Amino acid sequence: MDLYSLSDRGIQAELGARIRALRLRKNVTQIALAEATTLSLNVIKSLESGRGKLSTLIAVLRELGALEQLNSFIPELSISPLQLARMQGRHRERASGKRLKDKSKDRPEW
Amino acid sequence: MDLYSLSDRGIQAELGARIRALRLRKNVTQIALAEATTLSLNVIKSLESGRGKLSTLIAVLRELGALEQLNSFIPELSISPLQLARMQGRHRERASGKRLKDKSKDRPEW
DNA sequence: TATTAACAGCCTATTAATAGGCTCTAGATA
DNA sequence: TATCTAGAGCCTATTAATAGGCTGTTAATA
Repeated sequence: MDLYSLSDRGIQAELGARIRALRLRKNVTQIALAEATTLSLNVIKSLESGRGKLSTLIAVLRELGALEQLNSFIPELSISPLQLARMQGRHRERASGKRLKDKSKDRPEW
Repeated sequence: MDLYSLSDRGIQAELGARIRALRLRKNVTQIALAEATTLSLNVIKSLESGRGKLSTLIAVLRELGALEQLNSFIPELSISPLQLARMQGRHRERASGKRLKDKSKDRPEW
């Protein structure tokens, strides 16, 4: 499936549906999942409809034994040789902005 | 890295750091990302510190061109043969609960 | 097929995320 | 190394998520 063809709302719905499928595959009730995660039943319902906080997602994935998937989600990045060259091996802590011209070196207009 | 060895808070921090790394690899500023996603600067900051909503994560991943990774995140599940047998091919819409004994079939106490 | 528990959907109160603003620090650059 | 801007950190107001509770519907089971 190409996620880029979905709206953000559509992606959220898809995520919720997959988490629900994960839960049902293990034959776990929403109530049992709520108790195991110490979250409320409403939060489990919300998550399965695609809403909620990151912390909720993580707690539920842990309980369902699906945390490994986070690794492929946002992988630790390997730096490409091209970028290594650009950055001279240093890693960037800030993005570089467009710097305004240094006006102190301008010739006065008059 | 084994995410199960991390606390939920730790995982959130790791996620935020990876998103930040993704952004910096593209040399995009937080302000530019905020504008592109029509989210506030504070929300971008929060996300990179591991907090926020699922909708925020999705919007940012889309902007950074990292949405494909969601597919490996929560994969569409393939049903195992064992489960197919148990479910007789039907897919479960609810988890099965422990059903209390049907008292109508009990012998009266007196 | 009758039963019953899983779940959706709704409500109210509380807590956390978000928007928008400001100041201060320090990383990247000229 | 001096400059400039990316980003942290803090503030206030608004909006969304969460906790807890209740009712009605129906999938799964006996």
